[in-house]
Amino acid sequence: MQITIYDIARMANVSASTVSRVVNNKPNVNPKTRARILKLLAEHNYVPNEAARGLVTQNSHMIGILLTDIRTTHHTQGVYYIEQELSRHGYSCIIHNTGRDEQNWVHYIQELRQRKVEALILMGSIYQSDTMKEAIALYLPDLPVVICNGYFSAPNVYGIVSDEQGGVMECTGLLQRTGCRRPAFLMSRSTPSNELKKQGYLDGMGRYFPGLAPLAREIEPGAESTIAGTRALLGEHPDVDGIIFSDDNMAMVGLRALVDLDKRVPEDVQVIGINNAPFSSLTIPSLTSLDNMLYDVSMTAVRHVLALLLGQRVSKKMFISTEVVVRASTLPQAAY
Amino acid sequence: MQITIYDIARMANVSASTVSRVVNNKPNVNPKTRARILKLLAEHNYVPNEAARGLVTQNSHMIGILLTDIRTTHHTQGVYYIEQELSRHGYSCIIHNTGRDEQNWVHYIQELRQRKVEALILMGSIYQSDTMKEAIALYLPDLPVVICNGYFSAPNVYGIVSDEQGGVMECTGLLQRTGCRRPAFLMSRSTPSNELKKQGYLDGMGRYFPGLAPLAREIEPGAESTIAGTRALLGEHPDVDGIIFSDDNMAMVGLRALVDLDKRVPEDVQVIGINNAPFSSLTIPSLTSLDNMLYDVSMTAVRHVLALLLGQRVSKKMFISTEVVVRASTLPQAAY
DNA sequence: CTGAAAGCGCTTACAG
DNA sequence: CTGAAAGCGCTTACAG
Repeated sequence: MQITIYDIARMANVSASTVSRVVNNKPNVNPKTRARILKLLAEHNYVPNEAARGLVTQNSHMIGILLTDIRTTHHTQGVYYIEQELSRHGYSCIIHNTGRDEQNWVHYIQELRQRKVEALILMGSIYQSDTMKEAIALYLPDLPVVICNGYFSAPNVYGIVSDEQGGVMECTGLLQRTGCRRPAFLMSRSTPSNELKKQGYLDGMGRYFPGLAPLAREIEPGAESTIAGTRALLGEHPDVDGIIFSDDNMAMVGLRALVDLDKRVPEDVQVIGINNAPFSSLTIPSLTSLDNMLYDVSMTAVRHVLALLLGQRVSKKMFISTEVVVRASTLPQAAY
Repeated sequence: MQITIYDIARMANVSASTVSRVVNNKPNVNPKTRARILKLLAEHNYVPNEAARGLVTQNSHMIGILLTDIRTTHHTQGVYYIEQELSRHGYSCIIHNTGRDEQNWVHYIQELRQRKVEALILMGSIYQSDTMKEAIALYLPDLPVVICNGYFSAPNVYGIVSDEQGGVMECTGLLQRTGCRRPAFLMSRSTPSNELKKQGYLDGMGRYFPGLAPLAREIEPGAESTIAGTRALLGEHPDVDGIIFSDDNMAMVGLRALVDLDKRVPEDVQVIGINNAPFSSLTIPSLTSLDNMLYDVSMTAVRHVLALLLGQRVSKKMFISTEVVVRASTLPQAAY
């Protein structure tokens, strides 16, 4: 059915070994023989079978990537860079949407083991969990595993974490410098990352608004709930004049909610998002946002994976600093 | 290094054949033997090697998915549904960002053949091209190939196409019914899909604005160019009071450009986007958009793939009708 | 109900 | 420079 190395060997009157050498561009083949085989290979449109090859060489040239939901733009950005770079190095990516239910994760880990992926990349702090840690220990104990924006201690696990906590603290500082009197923090689901953001807000309150009680709330994910949460926040605390949302999507929805409440942004309420999403500059007004450097995190993740695959040692845990990108949803800062 | 069926066989004092039967849940195994093996399997945390298995069964349980850029939200939505459904049926997805340069596509097709994927899904009308057609004919001539929103004639190729042409014509009709006098069409890159949208606009002009010269322009992709294009359009044709953008991202940018020009939307200029992206309801004002039913297209694509894998016959080319979702960026329609 | 044997398509020492 | 042979980990008739 499919043309094999043996078919070519027969046609060229050589052994399969020789054909294999030619296919893999190895030395020790008579130039003329090589040329003849090469011609045959091309004519018959030969493509080696990776499964057979992997079986003997014990590698698959496949990398597993897990994320909760490929529709999350923020993660997709990272996956893009990762896939491009890996592809350039001859690796293919098996990408799975695992959802947020930890129970289903084990299934995917098993599947990746079954396929003999050579490394695993976990996109998102949510995988910084005991379930995942156990699954890795059980099924992939000696595979390079790199977590983007998360970490847990295991011999084969590496983490690249962006300093969102420090970043959100800086956002709070920005609000203080722009004259905000009562900054609040609105977050969705409690992931390790979001907990850090919250902590950053609390740190910032302690540092830049000493004496003022922090106002941090967790709301259900989704646009409706964000709108309701924003309304509720301003209803109960009409003095709130600055809101940090735990991501840009929420902030964009928040912008809408505020307009609907007849609040001017940034004059009445300043707004800050997180992620520095591509649309941040397109909202009206454009959105001040904490850039958590996903590009750097992702590129570092690939480099780590590639290095580990070559048997090199890399840092187990790495921090990447973040940066506030100031746009029109916050007021100008007073000069120092 | 890895535990194999032979290791288990030795421990259980049976042959590898028997272990294989147990692993694959096949009949003709003594219940007691089965139980003993099952226990061993679990204890040793056995997971079969897919490559070896695939080598003999001649299947890989992998499906290839090609898209130009995984960061394109519109396509990601579809990939999400597809991956979920395929995963549910025991298939894993190899996803590649091929870029828009046709020259690189062949490489990916070869790679997928090398991995013996069992089917191929192409996301986006851009793959409706001769390059792709030739690559498929050469390397994957007998694999089910399904194109989302595109089609070309080949024995093994199936297309699911959303009726964007008719949809855009309807958008033009909507503009007519909302009192628009001079509707324009702004498109980015010329893909087959965008050409159809343009044709839909031209059809609509002929039908709903007979005698009025169509005003369709192609601009470079990217926010800057969309802003410039919108400004130029209104600069040269100040009477334009309605714009259909070829996608929601452009429309969102257009909204910004119009605000910056001191144009009110929809009072001065009505705006319509395409895709019905999740953020359509979040922009200010919310965006009237043509829903091209990507969910339906994607789900149909998976069903086709699954059916074809079972050897069933499915329609070679399928049309899916589209629907205009009216929001606040267009004026209310006059009652009939 | 069970096992020996062949074979999937390839690579890799080893011997010549 | 070349080939015969073994083996990667599994499945599947076939014979018992």
